[in-house]
Parts: sequence; C-alpha cells; structure tokens
Amino acid sequence: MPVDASNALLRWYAVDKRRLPWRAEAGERPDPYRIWLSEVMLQQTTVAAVRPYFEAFTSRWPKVADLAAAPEADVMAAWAGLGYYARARNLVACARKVAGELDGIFPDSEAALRALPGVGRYTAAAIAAIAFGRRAVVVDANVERVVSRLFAVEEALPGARERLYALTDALTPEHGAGDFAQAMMDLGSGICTPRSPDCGRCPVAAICAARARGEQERFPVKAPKRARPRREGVAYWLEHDGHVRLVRRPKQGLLGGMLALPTDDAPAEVPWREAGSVDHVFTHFALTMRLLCAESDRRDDGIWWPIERIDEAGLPTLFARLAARGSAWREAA
DNA sequence: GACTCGTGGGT
DNA sequence: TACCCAAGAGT
Repeated sequence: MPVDASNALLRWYAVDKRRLPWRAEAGERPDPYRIWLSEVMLQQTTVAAVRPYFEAFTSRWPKVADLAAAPEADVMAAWAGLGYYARARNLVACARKVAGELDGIFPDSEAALRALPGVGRYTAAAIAAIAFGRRAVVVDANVERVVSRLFAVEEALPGARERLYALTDALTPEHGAGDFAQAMMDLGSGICTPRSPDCGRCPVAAICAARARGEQERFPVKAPKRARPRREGVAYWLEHDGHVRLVRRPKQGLLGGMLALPTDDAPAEVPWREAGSVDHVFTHFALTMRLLCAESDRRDDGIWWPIERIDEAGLPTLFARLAARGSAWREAA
C-alpha cells in the first residue's frame, strides 16, 4: 500500500479503533490465550454475539491451563448458543495440547499455530500477528471485501480467494502487521460495509478503484448460492418426576457433542401428544421440527435433567426452543 | 473444490 | 418474508 494510504489507515485506526475485551489497551502486552480464544469464537460469528461468551469463558477459565482442566461437557454447555460446536471440541483439544505438551505456551509461528486443532490459515495468521507481532497475512471476510474494492477485483469469490490473499500480502507491512490487520478489519466492519459503505469517512478512499468508478457496492463479486432445502424432523419431550429425558448427540454431525432432546426414534413406547413445532434455519437447510410430548411412568438409565433448571443444561438454540415448548406443554397439563 | 457446520442481526 | 452476512475450519 502506498505510504500515504498506509499512514492514513493507521492514523484512523489509532483514533477510531473499537475497544474490545480481548484487545490489549495501549501499553499492554496482548495475552495469546485471550487472542486465541477470541479468534476462535469470532470465526463466522459477530462481535456482538461473542462478547458475553468471551466474558463468561475468561471469568471461568482465566488461563489456558484452566480450560485444559475443564470437563469437555462443561465447555460444550458454556458454548451452547454460539453455534458451530466443533469449535468448542477443538477448543478443548487445543487447550489440552498447549497445556500438556507445550508447557502452557502458545506457539508464536504461523506454521506451529496452524498445527493446533481448530486453528486454520486465518486464525494462525491473526494470532501470530496480533499476539506475537509477527508479520503475517491476515485475510478474513472484512479484508476480502476491502481489498476486492481497493483493486476492483472482478473475479468472484470463492475463486478469487488466492488472488485476494496475494494482494493483501503485498499490502501488509513488515512491521505492525497486527495493527494493520485489525485496522483493515475495523475498516470493513464499520465503514467498508457490505451495503452502503461510508466512503466519505474512509481513510483509503483516495486509492480505491471501486470508489473511483462509483461501483463500491458491486464488490466483492460472489458466486451464486445454492437454494436452501427444507427438511422436517421430530423431537421428543419425555418427562418423569420433574425431569426430562436428554441425549448426548454423536460427536460427528449436526450439533455434534451437544445435549439435546431425543430425535427421530421415540425414547419410550407411550402415547405421544402433538405439541406444535419449531422452525429453525441452519446455514445449509431450513428445519421444521415437530415436538411430541409424553409422561413416563419410569426412569431408564439415560440422561434425565431437572426441568426447573433446563436453562442450565446447555442446549443448542434449536433444542432450547423446543424445550421451551415442552415446558409450556407441561404447565398446561 | 465442494460440502458440512449455527446463530442472530440487519435490511 | 426472505435473504444477506459474519475475525473459517475440517473433511
């Protein structure tokens, strides 16, 4: 990036950067554990959604050794509602690897970070640059949008990904790559937004090819998406003596490793009653799940959770909504 | 490279 | 309403 534009970007960042719980204040040294935790939470997830989870995790598990010592089920439950639950399992695996094999010290090179569970190209680069001051090429969706506009890249995503990476590499300074990356991300988040970008406030508008053409909203070009199929399913609310039957879902697949209501196969041979349905939208399909409710006269050796404390079970959102319906059915009965 | 994998907010 | 989007990773 031309020196003038780079300086303008960094000056803008120095004044207008977001204050975030995981960001070191001026003069503070960034904590690799907190940087790593925030980066994993922020994968495909908004800052607003992450904030309360980050506060809860760092209060409960202040250091990587604390997280490594936690039962996986506790971490999964604490992650409930944040989505993409493979991240939570990888989070525990990564913490245990760092605490157990690396003396509790996060690696400071991209290659070594990349070898940790749940740490891909973006996250390894972000940690190396932000936590350790390394030069690394940090490309997230914000940077892709900003760079695609700066250079008016006509090639569509995701095919353009390597080109955008190379362009970002050329822009990234030898020193201060962490601030550069965070400046680009804040720019994308607050000014160079997907719709109605605020070019009048943009510190690098002068070098923006898309802006020069008045076509900033046309970038990044994206490949058309597939239609989202609609599916249907059944969940079961089976209660006995103030408890409801839950299951631990298999580690692989949708909502893997999470507690949930039984689905597909009825957990008991009892007369089931319809209790409505819940519509829920996942990334790649929309689901309508019916809820069948019943009372059991006995308690098998599965998981039975006290209904009064169902909100503490750590159910993913779909099942939390179904459980709310089940509780309502119970109150009405 | 295509596909899977959540959720909530904005428009 | 329906669609878009988000500090992506793993298979």
